[in-house]
Amino acid sequence: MDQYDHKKIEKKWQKHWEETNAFRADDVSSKEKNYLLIEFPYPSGDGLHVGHVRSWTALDVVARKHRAEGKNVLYPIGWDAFGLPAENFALKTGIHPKILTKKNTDNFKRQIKSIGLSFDWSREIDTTDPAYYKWTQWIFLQLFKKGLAYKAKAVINWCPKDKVGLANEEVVDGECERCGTPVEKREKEQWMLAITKYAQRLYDDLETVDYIERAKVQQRNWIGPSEGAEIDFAIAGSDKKIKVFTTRPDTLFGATYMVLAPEHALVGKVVEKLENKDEVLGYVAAAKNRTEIERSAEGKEKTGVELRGIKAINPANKEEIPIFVADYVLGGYGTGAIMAVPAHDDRDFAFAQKYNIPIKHTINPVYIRDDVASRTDFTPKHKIVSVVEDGKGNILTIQWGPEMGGTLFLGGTIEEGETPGQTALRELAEETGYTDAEIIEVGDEVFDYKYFASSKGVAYQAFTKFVHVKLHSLTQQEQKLEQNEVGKFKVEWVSAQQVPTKVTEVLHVYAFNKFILHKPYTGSGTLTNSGHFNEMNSEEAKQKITEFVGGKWVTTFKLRDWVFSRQRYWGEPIPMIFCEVCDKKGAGWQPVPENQLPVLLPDVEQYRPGENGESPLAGMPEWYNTTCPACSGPAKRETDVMPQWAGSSWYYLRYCDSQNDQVFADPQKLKHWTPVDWYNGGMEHTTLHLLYSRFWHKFLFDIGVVPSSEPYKKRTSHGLILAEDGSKMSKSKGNTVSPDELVEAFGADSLRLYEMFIGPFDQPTPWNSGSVVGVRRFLERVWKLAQEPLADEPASEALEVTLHHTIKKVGEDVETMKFNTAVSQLMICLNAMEKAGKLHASQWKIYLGLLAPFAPHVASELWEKLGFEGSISKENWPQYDLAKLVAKHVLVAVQINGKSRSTIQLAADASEAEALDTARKDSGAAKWLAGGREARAVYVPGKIINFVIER
RNA sequence: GCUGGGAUGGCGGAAUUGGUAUACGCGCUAGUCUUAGGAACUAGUGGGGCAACCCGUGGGAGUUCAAGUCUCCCUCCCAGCACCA
Repeated sequence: MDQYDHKKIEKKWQKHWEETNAFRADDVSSKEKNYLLIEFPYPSGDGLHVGHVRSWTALDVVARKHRAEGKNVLYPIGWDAFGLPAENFALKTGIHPKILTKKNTDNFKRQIKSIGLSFDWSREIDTTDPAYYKWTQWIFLQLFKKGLAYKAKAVINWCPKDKVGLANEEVVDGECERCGTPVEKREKEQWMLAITKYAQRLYDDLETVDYIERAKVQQRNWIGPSEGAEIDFAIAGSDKKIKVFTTRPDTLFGATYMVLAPEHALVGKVVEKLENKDEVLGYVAAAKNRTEIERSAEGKEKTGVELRGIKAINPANKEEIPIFVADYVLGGYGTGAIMAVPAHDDRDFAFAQKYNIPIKHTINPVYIRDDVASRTDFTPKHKIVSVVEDGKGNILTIQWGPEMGGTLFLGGTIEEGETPGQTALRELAEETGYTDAEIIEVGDEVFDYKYFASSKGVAYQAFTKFVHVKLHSLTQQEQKLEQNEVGKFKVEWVSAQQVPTKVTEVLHVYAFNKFILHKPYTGSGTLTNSGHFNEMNSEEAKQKITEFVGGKWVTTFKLRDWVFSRQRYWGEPIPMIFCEVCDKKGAGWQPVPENQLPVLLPDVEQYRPGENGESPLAGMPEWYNTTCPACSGPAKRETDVMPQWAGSSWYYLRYCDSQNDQVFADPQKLKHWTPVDWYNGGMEHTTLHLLYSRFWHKFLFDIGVVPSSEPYKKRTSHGLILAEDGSKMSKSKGNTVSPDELVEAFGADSLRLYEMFIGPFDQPTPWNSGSVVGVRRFLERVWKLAQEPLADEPASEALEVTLHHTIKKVGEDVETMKFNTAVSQLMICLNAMEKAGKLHASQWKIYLGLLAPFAPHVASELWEKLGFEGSISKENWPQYDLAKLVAKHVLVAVQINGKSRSTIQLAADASEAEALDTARKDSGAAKWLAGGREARAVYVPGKIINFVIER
């Protein structure tokens, strides 16, 4: 008998596939096209990672299945080869990144081929190849021509170690994503791409694509639209205005100050007039120098400085209000300025308290309890809720029974002629006997609380005031309780920490938040202190007040424009030329004419960026000195290069026509292949690569060079493979697993099968080296069984059912990426085949067809050994026969009172009467049925019988 | 804090969407072949109990003939975002 020799057969079939161009996609074909895409790798020196294998094998299984189903599959591969590691290596060793890249891609290629991935190598691309980046540069020029690429002095995130400007997306927790150094702020002239112009479409069109929900949520979050009003605040005695963005124009009457971000342009314009010029300039400078880390290390403590000498005018009530500069307002969001409403915003409240700014209440809370939602017949009443403190951190509570609302603070009805404070003191004395008390505060607000008093059968609208009381001593008189109150409650002092666990009623929670936690009310409600808008609800007032002050309803986004310059070497040169002569005419930046593309990246001697952060190219006058395309005078090339995200923003388009030197891809081929049908990749690329490439694609669609408005129809994501202890795999921890060793020891098929079996595809799973053995054993058993002589007769009914069920299950599982259960089903099926004895050729044909996408080498070898016609990888996906899915006999569980007691064998089409009858006679069940009365019997055909027995 | 996703044997994980919980694999136990070994083979393997049986899907209530699955409350874990006005 032949031994299963994975090395021999894997080498044989890999050679065969290469020689026959087995996986080449056809640009012209009558077959249904199917474009499957994985994220092309950065060819790092570490080589292939088991994470790559998981993602790529998954789509390889899909690709192989789809080919077997007769589709024209495009499954390409290439290299995202620009980037920092190769450049840092060059810095250390002086070896050109090109050389390192070649070495690494060769290694990757060898590894990829060794695991039998069915890529179409004829379309291989490399972002660092001038024939490729020519078109990256071309796309940049189109962006420039449409005004979407512009140079601007921008405050950028600067990594002092890598000496490179970073996009917002590359800053993680205030640190450089790559090296972990705290990021600084720097002002620099940068090329920017106006992705914000596409924010709305990038947001809205997520509706039209089939992305894993997590990815959609993350992108929505990142784009971050927010609806609100833009409102102008005039500066008193000046024609200057400050535009603010607010989502709460309904609280405009409560705006008692304004805040500008330190970066706000107005600060510089008015600073000379200020009484405290030096203080303001000092604050602004300090804010700029602070790193993100320092800012968050300072906690949420807010700082700021008033601009003394100028005032703004609240456009709603014409009151003069102070203007502050404070870094809790962000320069890059909204208009960089806010109106501050301390009564109804947490941050403004904290700031106003610190700087003694008036707090003006303008929203009365409203709450309608569910039990009166549909009623209109309310009896008005005036109440108070009072929080009584003993000055030692304890709060007075009244413990009622659950029907009275459980644990509450003191409350009561305001009687004729009483102030809320008097009511509070009276109720305190009556219910608890305490008399030595003082009113600290009576809240301005009136809480409109609608509820149903079941004891009285009345729906009340309780206008509730809030009183804060301090008890000086426990001096007590006798309680004066009403008849119905006697013995119904207990007075208890509760520590402030414990209150939230006991007091849950809306009004009382509100009182606690207000007086003890000092939280402002930030919800909606009814307007007050707001002129003729009083009594209007928040939603209506938002529109009406915006109109009243001449504001505009707008949507703002968190998304910022994309900082596109890198002061580095190993990237695509930005194809722009600066001419000082033309600059005087307002057109200093000139695009390199398209017929001069690509602008080649020259070889340099020195890879280190300059101390001021300029690109190494800035040290090469022989390269950057050139002539102006507009006036032919002397001019200089841009020496910054593009970020790594450039080449990957459109690579899937190049695969359609990777050799074309006339256009970036032939429109006919683009039409044939795009959009990508299925794109699998990591979650870490959701807000970077995925969003950027959607942006570029939409732009290319707008200028008419691609036929669809979205690049990817479907996006899925694989879970990370963790180390055996559940921690992250990393080279530095030395807990990585090498695909090479696994291929050597167990074979590519075992590696592929194991990674598909390891766990649910979209979830992180720890690696388990022991489990690889399991799938290897499985393949050994397949191999061994295939050496047995074949049967002449078609096999037993039971096995046919299992086989056809397996066809159905594996097919469905592959499409829904439940690879783990697909493999499991293949194992179950093999178990059944081993038990069945001799197998018929047709059964092997089915089984190998199903196994082939997962373990293509073994399946191909056995297919050939068994003498089957044609290629297993082409058009041999088995079809299941619905008739064969239905077994003639089924096993039905018998339950007594919901507990499984026995199983019985029934004909699949057994009637209810037959089934129940059989069950009653079953020895296992009979014992439980005896001595009781059968109250009910439930029969679910093919599944279960349940007898309800009363005793 | 907000948003999204989770919690099932010793481990990775199944469960036809309300119908025999723990499929499949690992590990473990016993045995077989073997000088030996296991990446070999066979059988067993949720917990408790001598047994009949009982208990079991993070915790607590509920709906149902029947709940891992549905409803409500709670606890914990993971991921993303976070001074976003």
